[in-house]
Amino acid sequence: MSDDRLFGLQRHERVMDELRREGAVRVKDLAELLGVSELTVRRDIAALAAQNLLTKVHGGATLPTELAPPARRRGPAAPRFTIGMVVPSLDYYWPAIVSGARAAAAALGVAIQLRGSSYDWAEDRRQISRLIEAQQVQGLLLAPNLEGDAGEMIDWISRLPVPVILVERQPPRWTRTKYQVEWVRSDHALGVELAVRHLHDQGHRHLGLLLSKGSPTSAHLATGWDTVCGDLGIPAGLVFRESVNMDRPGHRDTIAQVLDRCRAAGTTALVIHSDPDAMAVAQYCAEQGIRIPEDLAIVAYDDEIAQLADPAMTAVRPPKSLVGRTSVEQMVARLTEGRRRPSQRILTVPELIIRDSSMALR
Amino acid sequence: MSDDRLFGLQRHERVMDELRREGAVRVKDLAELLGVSELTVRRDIAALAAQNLLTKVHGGATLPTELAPPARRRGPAAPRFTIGMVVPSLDYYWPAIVSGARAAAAALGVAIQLRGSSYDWAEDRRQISRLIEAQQVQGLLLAPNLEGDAGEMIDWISRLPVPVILVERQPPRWTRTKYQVEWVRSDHALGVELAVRHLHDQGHRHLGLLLSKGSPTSAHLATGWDTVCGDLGIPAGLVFRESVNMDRPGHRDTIAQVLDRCRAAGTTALVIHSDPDAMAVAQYCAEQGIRIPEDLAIVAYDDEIAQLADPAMTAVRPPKSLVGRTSVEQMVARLTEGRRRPSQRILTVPELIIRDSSMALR
DNA sequence: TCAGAAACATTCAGATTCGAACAACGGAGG
DNA sequence: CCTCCGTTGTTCGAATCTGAATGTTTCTGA
Repeated sequence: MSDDRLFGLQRHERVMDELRREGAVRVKDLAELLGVSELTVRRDIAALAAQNLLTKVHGGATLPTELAPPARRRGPAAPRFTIGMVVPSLDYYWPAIVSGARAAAAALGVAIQLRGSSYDWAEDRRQISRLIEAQQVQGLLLAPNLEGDAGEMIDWISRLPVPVILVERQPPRWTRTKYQVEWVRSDHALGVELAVRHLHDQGHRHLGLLLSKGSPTSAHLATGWDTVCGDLGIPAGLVFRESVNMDRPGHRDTIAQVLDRCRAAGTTALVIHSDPDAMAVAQYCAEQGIRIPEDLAIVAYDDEIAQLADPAMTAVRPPKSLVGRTSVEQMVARLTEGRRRPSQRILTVPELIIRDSSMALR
Repeated sequence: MSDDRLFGLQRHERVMDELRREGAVRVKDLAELLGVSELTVRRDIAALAAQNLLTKVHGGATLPTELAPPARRRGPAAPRFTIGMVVPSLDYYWPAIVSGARAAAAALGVAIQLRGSSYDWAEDRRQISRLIEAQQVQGLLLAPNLEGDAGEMIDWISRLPVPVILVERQPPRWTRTKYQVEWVRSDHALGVELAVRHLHDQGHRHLGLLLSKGSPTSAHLATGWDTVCGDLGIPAGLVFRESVNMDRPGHRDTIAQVLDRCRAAGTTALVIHSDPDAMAVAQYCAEQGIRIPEDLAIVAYDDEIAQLADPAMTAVRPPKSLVGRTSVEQMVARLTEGRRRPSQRILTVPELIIRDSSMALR
């Protein structure tokens, strides 16, 4: 390595780490620890103090405290709004959305209260209720589970005392409420269409679709599948609804069955919902000597880890960051303009990232 | 290998790989590692940072972190765009959209070049071509006639050298072009649904729909009609496609025929596309002694002049101003962020303005 | 209360990095 | 085959980061 110095931002993180661990840090110690001059450490501390992440004291810094003398803040005024955000997962798919939302929030000067939930409606309600009861949020970005009695859940949501925007969810077309629910979501049907048309361009005529069982997006994927297969005049019958994620017991058997049926149907290409499932299939294929893409072309859906596969997998990438950002922008518009503003529903178009797993047939 | 350079996308992935492995990357190292210039690496990093996949720091990049100071607003680099706008009419429906667009343009500091056209595709092309040739506009808001060969028109439009957003128009779901066409439109299908459900709430069970022949929105209205009648379990068969505008010769005869068929079918309520047509029907009813709303309830569609009728007419009001405004905002985002921004499609929800012509039955 | 030591703020300079403008190249599509 | 468009590279002035020097403030203990 040409240089083992750290970037300013990394130093900031180390400072915060040290601070959280020790409760207080000294400039001199940090300078030695980080291998920079004391002046630099002071500058770091000043920058962090400006963000209220710590409190500057003579000789070092401590965790933020209200007791400290009111640092004269010259930054922009306090956040205009606080927006609650409840997402069903904090480790797959959603981090990109959250990060887009945070970026937009920072740009617009609003705060976000993030809550992780699960893909379970009871947990969703509990998290939402807590946010409401704390009386801290003026608006909510939600991605609730709408399986089961969607109407009832939507009714409950639309009776909440603050405006709500659904993220990556679409409620029934019409709701009893006076103000139609707003939503922002990726156009997954179009995403599948992009994938299928790409495979069709590559010469594939017998395709299969493997849907992640129980995922809220499955319905959209299936819709897009039927539409595009109809338009292209190719058989649309080979649709599986199985989770073949590696952490499922017996996932290898399931994959074997799927591949058997593909072989029987002369299928040469698969669209697989969720990268990890596609990974699992690819891995099984490698073990069985099924070559990708020669024997079976694969397009993954989500593009979370598709580039890590070998061969790198072609994938449909929903515009997650833009979805998060747009959600926040819509919410700010709603909060600023009030009920007068008519509702909007926004679809964002996914992108097809072409890699190696869908190479043209010879 | 004749060329070991990678495509931009592959480079992005290598950057992310390296980043995940090391936690931070240095521009200089990456440039050497990837065999490209530092500037290229910087551009890659900027692109990835725009997707919030990493945080840009002086000298390189780190994994995304919240500690980063909010990206400082680029100076008053006033992006003075000029946006061309071609609308099919300057005296009905469109003035409200244009005025919303103008308001947004003023707020965003951009200029609008407005051109009136007609509901005719040849005239549309002529106006668009002129705007392009003048080299004055950086983007176009269009509402072309898409009847007839829509695909051909869309192809032509998407080959224009500037970004295009369709206003109150929806092209076929998928287009051959690399970048899917963007649009902003009112959800007229939902508008009809609001009207029908309102009439249903008032006790009406036999409804009719009178569509303005040749209007581009008719298709959406018919779709919404079929859907909602199906959901409510009421007959959806009584749909007329006739223009009964007062300036049509013989419009009275047409109205008489429509009303005859309504009487025969036991219809007690009509949804009429376009206010002027609804006015004409209401006037004819007044002359014939058909009482509104006792004998026939009417909901007009468009809400341009519905409040002037006697009795004042209930009407569906598409959110015209917001459509215009959103179009401009989307265009400015597109021009500011370039092609990297994924396409969006926006539906805005109409509002039902309840007046006297749809009063409850006794 | 005062002196000395430590910590801090400010200024300046050097090195590095950044980004805009323009040129060159190569692929995609007509 | 050609043109157009997007990508990449080069140059150069501007911006940023870092640390040394220097003067000022704060802390500590007698």
